[in-house]
Parts: sequence; C-alpha cells; structure tokens
Amino acid sequence: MTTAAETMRPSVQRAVEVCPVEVSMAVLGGAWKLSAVKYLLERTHRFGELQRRLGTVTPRTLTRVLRDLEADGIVVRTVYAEVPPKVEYSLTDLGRSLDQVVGWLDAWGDAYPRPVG
Amino acid sequence: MTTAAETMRPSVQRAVEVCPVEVSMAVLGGAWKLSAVKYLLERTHRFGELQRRLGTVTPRTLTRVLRDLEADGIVVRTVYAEVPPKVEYSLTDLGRSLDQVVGWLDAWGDAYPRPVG
DNA sequence: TCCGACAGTATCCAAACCGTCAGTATGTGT
DNA sequence: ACACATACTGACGGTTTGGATACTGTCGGA
Repeated sequence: MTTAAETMRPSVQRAVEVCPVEVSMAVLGGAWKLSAVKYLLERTHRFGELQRRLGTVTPRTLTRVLRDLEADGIVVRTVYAEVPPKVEYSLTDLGRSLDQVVGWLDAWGDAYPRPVG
Repeated sequence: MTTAAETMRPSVQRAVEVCPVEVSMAVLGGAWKLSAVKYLLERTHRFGELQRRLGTVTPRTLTRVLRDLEADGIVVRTVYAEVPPKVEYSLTDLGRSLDQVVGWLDAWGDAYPRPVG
C-alpha cells in the first residue's frame, strides 16, 4: 500500500513533523505560488497566460511552481494532444478550498506597510 | 525622510513589485515563522520557552526567525537588564492581526493530506 | 522559406535558507 | 572549584530555491 506521507514532497514531510501551520507554509510558501493560485481561482489558465499575468517569471521557474502545486494536489494539469501544444491548469477541490485565505493574504499584503507609517 | 520601502527586508521589497499575496508570503513564509507566531498569539514567551515548544529548532535559527519577524513589525523584543538574561517576545498589533489566518492555516494544514487519501 | 506561437527542457549559476558546532558573559547553586 | 542556566553570536557549510540563457519540435501564416 501507499500512504500519503510516502508521496509527499520532502519539505512537506518535514513540516508534518513540526506543526500544521508549517505544512500549510510548505505547500503554499515560495515565490509565485500563491500568485498563481490567485489567478487560477479566477479561472482556468494556459501556461502562457499565467506567465504573462505574473509578469517577470521565467518559464523554468513557472514550470517548477506548477509542478509542485500539482504534486501537492492543488492544481490539475490537462494536456491537449494538439499542435501547437495546449496545456491548461486549473484548481482541484483542495485548491479551491484556498479561496478565503488567498483573499485574506492578498488584503493583508496590500495593507502591509501602512500600519507602520 | 524615510519611506517604508527603504527599511524593508529585500525579499519583502521584491514581493511588493509582484503581488500583495507575495508580500504576505515574504513576511510569513519560511520555516518556524508561523509556528512562533502561533505560540505568541497565546501569550508572551521567553526565548527559551519558544525554543522548547518548537522542539527541534536551534538557537541560531530561532534568533534569525525572531529578528526577521521583528524587522517586519510582527513581534516586539523586550530585554530585561538582569542576570541571567531575560528577553521576552510578544506580538505587535500587526502581529495580532494574524490571529485569524494563523488559525485557518493551522486547520488547513492539519486536514491537509486527508482530502487526497 | 522563414518567422512566430506554444509549452516547455537543459545547463549552469547565484543567492537564500537553514543547520552544526563552538564560544561569550555573568550570577547562582553544590 | 565547577557546572548550570540564560540568551545569544560567529564562522562555516550543505541544500534548496530561483534566475539567466539557450534550445527543442511542430504547425500555420506571410
């Protein structure tokens, strides 16, 4: 049999040993991840669409980000057997369950420096 | 004059250029950070208390985590001129404003692998 | 015939992150 | 005399993360 722990990415596994919040941060932390999720909450995107909306991300990095999110069960990757290639990214139920927090973190980040001065 | 941007840590500054959610992750992302905040939401802690509650964190790492949180306006560090040294860490208003999200992320992380298996 | 769009890969490189180990200073307890 | 507790700091190193740059293959359009 295969337990969930065996297929988890190393950083997530480590987090499980420590604290639930660490698990969340292991899955959602890191550059571009939540921005990508934020756009995917809007609607399904193609690879190039995400790249353009994120602005300065390189294809190499975006690929890694999306592959991690896929491995963690947040996004689904759908490949169409067409030429030129067409690949769509959308959220799983688990990914959609992030709607609230992402909205919250977006608002908090937007207001961030202001409480200081 | 001094703008907020000038005193921000580099990773936070970069995030500001990208997206508000990235700002949140720049401030809150990384090992031990949200776990520390979680305990500090309970009450003020001394350095050693936090270290023991976090379990396997090294003093070196914990220091860096707390210094970052201080620089980002999340925690306050109070040093008492005593021997042996006594240092207390507590949350700022901004830090306390994380109560909801931390609770949410803790719950989400706790439930995490179950939706899959 | 050559160019661009598409969704990436390959390879290399730099910075950030996090950990280990050793050491600091001072006062109390045995 | 010696260890212990406290809250660190410094030097160093490995691993992970993220970025720069160049390249792949196929098709439709100019």
